[in-house]
Amino acid sequence: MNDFVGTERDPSRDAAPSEVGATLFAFLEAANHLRTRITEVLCRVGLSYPKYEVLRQLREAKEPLSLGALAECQQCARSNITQLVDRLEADGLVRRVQDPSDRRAVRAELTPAGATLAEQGAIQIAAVREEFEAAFTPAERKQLGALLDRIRF
Amino acid sequence: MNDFVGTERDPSRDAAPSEVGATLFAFLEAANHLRTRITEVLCRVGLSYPKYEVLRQLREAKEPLSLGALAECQQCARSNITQLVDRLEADGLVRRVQDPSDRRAVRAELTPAGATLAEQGAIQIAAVREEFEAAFTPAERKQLGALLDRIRF
DNA sequence: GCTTGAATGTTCAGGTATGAACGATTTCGT
DNA sequence: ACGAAATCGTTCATACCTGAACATTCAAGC
Repeated sequence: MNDFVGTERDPSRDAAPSEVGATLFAFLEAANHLRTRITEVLCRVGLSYPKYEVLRQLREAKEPLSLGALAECQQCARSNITQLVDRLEADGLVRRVQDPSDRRAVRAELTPAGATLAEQGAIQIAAVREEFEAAFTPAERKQLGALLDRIRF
Repeated sequence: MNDFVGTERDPSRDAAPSEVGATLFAFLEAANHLRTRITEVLCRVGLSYPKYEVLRQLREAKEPLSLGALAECQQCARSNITQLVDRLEADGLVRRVQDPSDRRAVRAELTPAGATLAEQGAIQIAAVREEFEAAFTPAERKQLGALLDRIRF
């Protein structure tokens, strides 16, 4: 038998010395939970969160977007978008098209299959958003919104 | 010039139809911000967040922990811990030791260098925690804590 | 005592992310 | 008009993470 462990959740992390209320780590764990939830529902339509985010971006833009623009919106490195679009292209959800006005630029365009899946993903995500919002009264949601704004320090 | 883009932040995501207050996405963005902040400060002592978390676990346990126990606490796959410990071992921060009572088990043990770095990391993290808490009044922290508890749906 | 089943850590393949280096192109200052 | 600087996407090395498959070891039941 294992005589030292504590295999469950470890309590020490959230117990800041003599303090009441939300901790940094409770916050991060809640976010983890939400991300997991999103991953679960997207999985039902065969998408990962990063892939869905790219499709959503393209769907909402209603026109092909340059990879650089995608990287900016996703707040990630350009090289990440290169690979993500590689995989999306391999899945047949996206096409790379040349930008006629800038020969450096490459744009990503939704294929019909991509557009369909983007929509199905959006439906799944909407369900999670409703779940999330249903957990709070309108007043609480407003409260939470205000608290979230404080976090940029 | 690029005639279609919107290279800044895209506003469409947070604008749920006819709704006030916090959205799912505002929440996730706030969490991203915090994670970035943590990554920044840990970087100053040469640690990543995942590496720090393992060191913290070992530091707090005050004895070698089996890789399985680490995986449970970090809530991650066992194979992840295997690789993380590989890297920590390569960095000289951790040692693999045999468990005398179970020949399957492997335990991770802090080296002196690992213990030192764990402590330096903890100092950095404490600073972020204080930053976070300073952003709220005690009442708000309590409020936030209550709201976070609602998130498990 | 064996056999079966569970648990442990590793390996492998693949997805997601970063930053540095690169070649191709565009832009800008002069 | 031309050279320097900025921008674009890709490639590469690396980190982090997962799930499936695997060999080894342990625990239980008969």
